[in-house]
Amino acid sequence: MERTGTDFIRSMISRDLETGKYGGRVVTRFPPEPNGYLHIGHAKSICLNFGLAAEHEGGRCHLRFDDTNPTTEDETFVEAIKADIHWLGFDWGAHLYHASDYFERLYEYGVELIEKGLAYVDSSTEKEIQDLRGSVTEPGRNSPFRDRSVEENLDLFRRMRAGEFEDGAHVLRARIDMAHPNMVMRDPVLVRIRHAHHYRRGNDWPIYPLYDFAHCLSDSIEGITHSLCTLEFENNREIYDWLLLNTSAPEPRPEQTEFARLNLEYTITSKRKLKALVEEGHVRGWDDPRMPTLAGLRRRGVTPEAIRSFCDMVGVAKANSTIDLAKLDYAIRNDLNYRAPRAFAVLDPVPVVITNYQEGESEVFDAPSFPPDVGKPGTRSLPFSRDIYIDRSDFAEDPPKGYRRLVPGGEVRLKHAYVIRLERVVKDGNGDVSLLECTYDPASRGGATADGRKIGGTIHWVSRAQAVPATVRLYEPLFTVADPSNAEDFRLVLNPESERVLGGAVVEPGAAAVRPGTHLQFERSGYFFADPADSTDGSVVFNRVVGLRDGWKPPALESGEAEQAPRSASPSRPPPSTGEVAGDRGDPRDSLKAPEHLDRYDAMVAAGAPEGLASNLARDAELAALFRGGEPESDGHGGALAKWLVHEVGRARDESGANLEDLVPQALGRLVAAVEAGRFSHHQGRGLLESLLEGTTLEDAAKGLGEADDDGAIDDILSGLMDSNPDKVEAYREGKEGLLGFFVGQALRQADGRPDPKRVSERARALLGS
RNA sequence: AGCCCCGUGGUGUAAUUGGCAACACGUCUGACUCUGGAUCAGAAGAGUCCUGGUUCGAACCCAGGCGGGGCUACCA
Repeated sequence: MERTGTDFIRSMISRDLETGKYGGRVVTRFPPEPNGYLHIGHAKSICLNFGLAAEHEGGRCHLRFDDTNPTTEDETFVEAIKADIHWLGFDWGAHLYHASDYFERLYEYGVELIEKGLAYVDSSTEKEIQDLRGSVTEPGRNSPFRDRSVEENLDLFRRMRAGEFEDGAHVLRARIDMAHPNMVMRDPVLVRIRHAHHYRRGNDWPIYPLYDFAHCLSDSIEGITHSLCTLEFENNREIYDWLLLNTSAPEPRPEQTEFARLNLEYTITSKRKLKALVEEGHVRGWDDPRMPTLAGLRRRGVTPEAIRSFCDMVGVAKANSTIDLAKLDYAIRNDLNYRAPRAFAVLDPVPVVITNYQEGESEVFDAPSFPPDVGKPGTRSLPFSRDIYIDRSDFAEDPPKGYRRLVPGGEVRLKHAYVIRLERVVKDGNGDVSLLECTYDPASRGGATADGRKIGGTIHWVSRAQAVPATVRLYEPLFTVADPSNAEDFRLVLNPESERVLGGAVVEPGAAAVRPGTHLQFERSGYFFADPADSTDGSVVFNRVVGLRDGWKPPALESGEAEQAPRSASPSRPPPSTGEVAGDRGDPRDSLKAPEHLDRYDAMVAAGAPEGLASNLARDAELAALFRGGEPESDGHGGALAKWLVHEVGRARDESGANLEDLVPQALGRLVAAVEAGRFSHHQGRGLLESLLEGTTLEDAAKGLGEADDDGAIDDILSGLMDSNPDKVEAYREGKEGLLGFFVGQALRQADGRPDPKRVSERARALLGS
């Protein structure tokens, strides 16, 4: 219940709740087809639909399997989808449904349409139906079977169901309009013959409904109120509404609303392509940690909380967009920071010997599992000895500026242990560093210096004797370009380094003993997850869920050799429009096609309406009639009347749903004339128009409007406002001129809208300026 | 070419009857720090695709452009 009106769908639902359109019910549904695995894009839809239900008292979200295509669907997907939704944290309770349970009802609706003459059995071939559909620019043509009798249609449809015909012999089609500008409405196929085994209905049904037919009616059967789907179904809304309207589907009818699907940088969410990735072996399976499937994300170590918070951040809107991968990373880190105990792992070890530490000696440090700011309890035992490992990246013989780790002759802190100084770098025959000889400061036990000297860097380490080898996998985006779905072939932009398996990594003993499915933060490195499937008793496999945010960058390279990180590719977005080529606007008459429009246009221009407005009005019978009726009363202000009709009357109708039928044209004409004569301000005129629309006469509405407040009263209000908003006065005087609107608007509100805003604006300007 | 939808900082979204362009991610400072993490403080960055119009006042209303997306399965 906590969030309402934050996005266009929630605003719509709030509105519906206010108007009581659905009797206060909010019933949504998530309708997956069981032919693939759920991915991050579905997560957005799940969070939306189940979230909406949870936000409203008595709200429900149904899980409905849209299983109308027997040839692609399977029970295993059903179970996987259910598991994924539960894992994400949502529950449909008793409301589990299957479109395949509605086949009988759907068949009856088909019969109903036939009886109404709104559907027919077409015996054309698939190819013929295609050919007759026309194209986006050409109308389609009627099928030769379009005018079959109701009896014949009924008989054929019954026999289709009885299984008398081969696949493709006939289809049931809606009888709408083969020349419809919306291709979806050109007699869409409703039902087809398919002698196939359905995973739930077995061989009971030789005919299957198509999406457009099944979906809206399934929604209706379940009492769905808000049917939310993605943008690509926008054109299908028309058939959705048509079917509900033309069958006995009860009111109130569900309504379809479309929102933009989730697109993520460097990620593909097409079922087909995901499938290819798996089947061609580019990944190890649907749950490969690099996959954007919920199974893959889970396997990688991403938590449901992180995904939910990500979806929350992303929001819901109608604009096509692509989300920055950094946003997902943020959501993951933000969750794991409080969840993952800290541990040390050296990913690329280089041996260190502490020469002044007693040989054979060792000690154990108690290190906290969480940093103080996370504030969770727990410690782990960290063995320390003369021989340790540190990460190769934590040493530099020739450090870049600002480097705060181990350098020759420099000190660094081994976290939770001692401060050490690098005395000698030992290299092997290839010139590679093979050993770092250091000395430690015994007085720095635990990490603090005795003399209070500052130690710039702190690094992690692992004692060599107790170090446990572990397999560590580093993940990066699966693709090298931000928009792989636009690539000619997504296979060509696969990132060969999407998974790097580190062989030589070592971890502290506690980390090696962790149960599969545990999250850890390897300090200064990232968040890791003990892979639940690949880890074995003896050895843990760690997946890097996401790296730590790295606040340090080496100073920019001189020669401008920018690093070629895979992510550096920018999404190929089109350049913004410059909007030039405005050119000349042409003759307004050109935009008018119908002869009656032209007639109206000519008449209005003759009566003094400007051409641009006249062409606008000419296409609107209602407004044109008002012009015709009001013009004689407008005292020769036909132009002004046209302006009012287009800008004020039209708006009142389209925006507030005002009914124009009761508007007396003559009154409107007199109103416009009065405003033109200066008897009312334009602002007051608007108020009068509102009254007129409600059936009040102009004379009644105008009563008491004449005595507009004088300047003195206006000034009083304004000074009051200035006194109570000194900060805004100052901001205005410092150049924030937009605040003028604040003062004018507030003053007008206080004065009940009576004074002429023009006057108020002038006075405000004068008073504020002084 | 027809129909439908959509254009607000680098990215994603807000802006409650037209009245201070806001929030988050990212970026950059600085503080703090035994994680170059977290946290805290701050900054830069859009004048709302363009051009006109209406209005005292337009991201919002009107007109015309421009740009992007979707639609021509017996898939969903």
